[in-house]
Amino acid sequence: MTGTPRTDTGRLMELLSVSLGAYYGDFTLAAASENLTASQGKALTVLRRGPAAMRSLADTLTCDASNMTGIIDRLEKRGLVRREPSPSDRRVKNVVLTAEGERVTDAIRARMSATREGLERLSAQDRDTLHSLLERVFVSQ
Amino acid sequence: MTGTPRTDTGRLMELLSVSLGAYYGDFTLAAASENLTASQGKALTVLRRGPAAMRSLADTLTCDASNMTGIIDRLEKRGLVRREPSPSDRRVKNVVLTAEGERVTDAIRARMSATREGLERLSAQDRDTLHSLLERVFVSQ
DNA sequence: TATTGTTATACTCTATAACTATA
DNA sequence: TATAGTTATAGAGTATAACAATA
Repeated sequence: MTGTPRTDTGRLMELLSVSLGAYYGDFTLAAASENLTASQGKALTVLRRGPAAMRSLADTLTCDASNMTGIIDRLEKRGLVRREPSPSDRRVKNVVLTAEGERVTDAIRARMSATREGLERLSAQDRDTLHSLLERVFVSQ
Repeated sequence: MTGTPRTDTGRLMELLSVSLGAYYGDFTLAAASENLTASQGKALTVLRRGPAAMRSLADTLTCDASNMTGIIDRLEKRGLVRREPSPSDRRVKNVVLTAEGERVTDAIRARMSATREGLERLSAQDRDTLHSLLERVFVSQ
């Protein structure tokens, strides 16, 4: 962007920390607007991609399996998810979003206006570049 | 990066969610290696830039002021920070990192190897580009 | 024997409300 | 009156350890 590279890894990590804080704050606020905690919102977001076993959920959210019990308990009590026995392994319970759960999850994403507006300040090509860079840093190994 | 833009805002937000999740996981693990919670690590990171009043800390970490009391209590008990009375306003307490607090904070950052290695896969120019894009999305308004 | 999910426990985080000491 | 920080409280997240059911 400039002729002189001015971004050492330390400064970039600092900015990443600030960016994460902004994103996470936006997400937490959006979840709170549906009376959900950030952890509950994260679980719903993961389940929006499809059903998952308790253990798999815990792995994805990088928390202990015992935590998932309470989180899913509270979401189930509100009718946002339900537990279903796995047909192939009777130890396993699959967690599935209900229709109301899908609605709430989509509402959370729609409410993340700060992040959305930030992204929409970029041109289509810059969004493409950001996508590619993030993928190289955080996804590919 | 390609001639055809393929990155709509929704997909980019999804990738952002995954990327920041990876960063947060890396940070949480690094903090845990120093026997600190993520919130404690975040507070130290903010204080690494310089002293801050309790209220200002709560604002930066977007949590209620009453939470800071407990978080700073625990950090102070471990000798990582200390409270100092403000010279200009006797209601205010400034929180300052101790030398040990600085050491621990730097150790956390040094431990974030997954993120660091991800960033170091980029050329200096690509790091510059990523810096500029993140700043435009999350910092400038 | 190993794994899945749950329970019990203890500690931490979080917001709300009420309090004090300042301003 | 308003603000900075603390305390009390209750609900939620978190890891550890132990357990029953199943593989």
